[in-house]
Amino acid sequence: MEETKKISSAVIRRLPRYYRYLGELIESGVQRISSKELSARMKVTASQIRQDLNNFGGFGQQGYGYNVKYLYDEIAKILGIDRTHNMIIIGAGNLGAALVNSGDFAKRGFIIKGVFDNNHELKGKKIGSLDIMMMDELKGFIKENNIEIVALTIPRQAAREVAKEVAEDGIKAIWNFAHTDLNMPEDVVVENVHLSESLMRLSYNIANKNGKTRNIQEG
Amino acid sequence: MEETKKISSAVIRRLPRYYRYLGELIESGVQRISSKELSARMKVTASQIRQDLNNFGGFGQQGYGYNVKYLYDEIAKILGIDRTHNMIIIGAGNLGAALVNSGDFAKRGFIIKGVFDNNHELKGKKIGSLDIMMMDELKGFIKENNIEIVALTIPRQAAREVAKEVAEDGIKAIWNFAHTDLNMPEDVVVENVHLSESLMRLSYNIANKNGKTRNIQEG
DNA sequence: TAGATTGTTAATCGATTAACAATC
DNA sequence: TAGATTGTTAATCGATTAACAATC
Repeated sequence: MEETKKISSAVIRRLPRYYRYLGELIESGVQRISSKELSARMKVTASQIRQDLNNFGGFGQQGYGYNVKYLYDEIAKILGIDRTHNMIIIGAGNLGAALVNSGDFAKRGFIIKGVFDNNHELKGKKIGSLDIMMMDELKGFIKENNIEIVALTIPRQAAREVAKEVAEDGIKAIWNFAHTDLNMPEDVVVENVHLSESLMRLSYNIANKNGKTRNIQEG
Repeated sequence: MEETKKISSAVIRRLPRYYRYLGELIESGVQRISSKELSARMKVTASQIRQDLNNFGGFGQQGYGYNVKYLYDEIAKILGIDRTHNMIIIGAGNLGAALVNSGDFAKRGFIIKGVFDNNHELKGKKIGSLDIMMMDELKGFIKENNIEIVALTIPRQAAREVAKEVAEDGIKAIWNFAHTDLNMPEDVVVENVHLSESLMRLSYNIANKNGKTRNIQEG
């Protein structure tokens, strides 16, 4: 029998962090870990760890804990990173270049297949080993290379336009670095990286340091 | 009389987005808006908007709604971006360069005063109008320029070391792009930008598109 | 076996939504 | 004034934590 269960985004937000800690445990040769010990390292409750994991199945063993490598691999499956994903970058500026030149993403199976820009002065130039391509090559490239993910490292207006275009070309997800919301069809995943919002939250926390409280006038 | 009230991080996470929408409303000449109309644009409930804002005071007027410019300015105050913040970037790679060359942050009052790197081959080179400085100049520079925020665009091991160092130099916050947690003293704010975790969440959402549900075996 | 620790249910806590009196 | 919309309380919903029986 099969049942469909809603997983809250709070849980999803934590999964990659579990994955990172487990990866580091593997690196340091740890083979098993209890929710209690992981809880101490990660500064979350053991209860939360067990609840989170049990959304996806029972990966541990009573009296023993969790096998680190097994749990690591299971989380990879849950996150869909047990296979590769083809990606392109649109916007060959510094940020686009940073993504291309980072080895981190390839290590997790996100393969950057191409970089695009609309600036013709960049034609023929390279970022790392990749030729910068022009926008008229985009559509064909997406089809031929089975591109699933498009990272947008371009200004917000351009991002809105290009997002619409690539959605029609059948891509599965947009990794949006532009400071705007993208209204996409239901079946296109959008993951936003809004750096200036991150910086504003940082600023808020500077202004309200003492225990995350805030003084308001009353009476 | 004064009372201290806890503001949840869920609220803080939404504030910059309100701020962005209000900024766009100003640009398009809109002078007043109701929670209902803002709710339609932003796709959150009107109730949530009113609740969120009322954590900080009553900024609206019954029967009228909110004055856009006034609310915009009040949120700026709440976020602490009604003044400038001096910032430095440590790590003169593509990502560091992207931050330096983006005008977005300066526009919000985050002034990038310097860029540092430990690679001596970069000595004397520039990013934009800024000279790349070496790490031995760091301590003095922080003091002389009243640096509050340090952005770390360096690998994780280096990030942990440098974070410790600058915390001792009295900076207020770290904007951490390295894929590691930083264990800092209570009074140092840490805001993480973990790009590979963002990409993993995206991947999860590709794998579990249909209404954020997931099939698990039962029985 | 005894001890440890999970998986899971129940209790608590917090966040979101609904409702409406206050009032512009 | 009548209509609109806030500020705020109450109701609901969801997420986190606590507790413990199951079991390795």
